[in-house]
Amino acid sequence: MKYKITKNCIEIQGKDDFSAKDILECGQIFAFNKTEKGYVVFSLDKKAEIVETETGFKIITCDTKYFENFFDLKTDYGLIKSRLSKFKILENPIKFGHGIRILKQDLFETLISFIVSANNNIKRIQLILNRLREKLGKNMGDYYAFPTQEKLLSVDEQFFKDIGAGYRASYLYKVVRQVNEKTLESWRELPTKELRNKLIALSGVGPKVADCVLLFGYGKKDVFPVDTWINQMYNKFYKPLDNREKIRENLVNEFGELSGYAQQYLFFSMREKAN
DNA sequence: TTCCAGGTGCATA
DNA sequence: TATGCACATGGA
Repeated sequence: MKYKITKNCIEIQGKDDFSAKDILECGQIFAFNKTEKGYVVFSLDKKAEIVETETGFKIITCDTKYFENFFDLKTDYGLIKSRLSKFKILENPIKFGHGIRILKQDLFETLISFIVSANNNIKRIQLILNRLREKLGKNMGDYYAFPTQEKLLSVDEQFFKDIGAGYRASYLYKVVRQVNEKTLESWRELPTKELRNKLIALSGVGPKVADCVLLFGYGKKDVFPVDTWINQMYNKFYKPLDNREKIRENLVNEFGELSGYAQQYLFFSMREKAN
């Protein structure tokens, strides 16, 4: 995919391998808004606007370098999709979500966000995370940054209940005391399995949340997060199983190093078609 | 009113 | 190791 970087803008040429809707609404991120012009996306204390043009997309931001990496622009998704096309089950999902790209998100923000996501719906996840930004994040003018760990350490469990986190409040209270960005960063070079075990040991992190952090934060593609939608998908298209761990194992065995990508196409098409 | 949402923690056997 | 249940909350 070709793109050009100018002062405050990344210009994406072509629409085959980039779509703001597909990227932001495929469930990997909660910090975005749909606007009249397109979308606004937030990561840490940064923001970017995405506008569709006749020939592609424009990403308007003060930090082009950050968002070039965030949107993983150097990766050839045409190649990934052609490698995935040998799987019959992905034929329609890839057509449907052709513009998906897996974001490279901040580790701590991804961890907190997906702990909130557990057994929750996307609307309410966004509601809770927005309140978290508004109450504890730095005021950036027309938006709030994601809170720093220092800020998150300054509040008690009741605070997380008050923003609507429900029973996840205690997970959040604990997890900000268990790890920080530095620790999470130091785990980057670990093999997937070992890293996964470290994540699962954290409060509020089970197999599913760990896989999401591995995929959307660490960029590990040999993981396949199994949630209710993937569970449904599996039992519709494969021999039904009631054990999510087995489902996960089977899917990782089938898609191997491309599991993470396959998961996103399948998740997005399952969820959108149900709506 | 009941069910469900990108599940996890904990007790029990 | 495996199974079953409780857990907040808001929208459909």
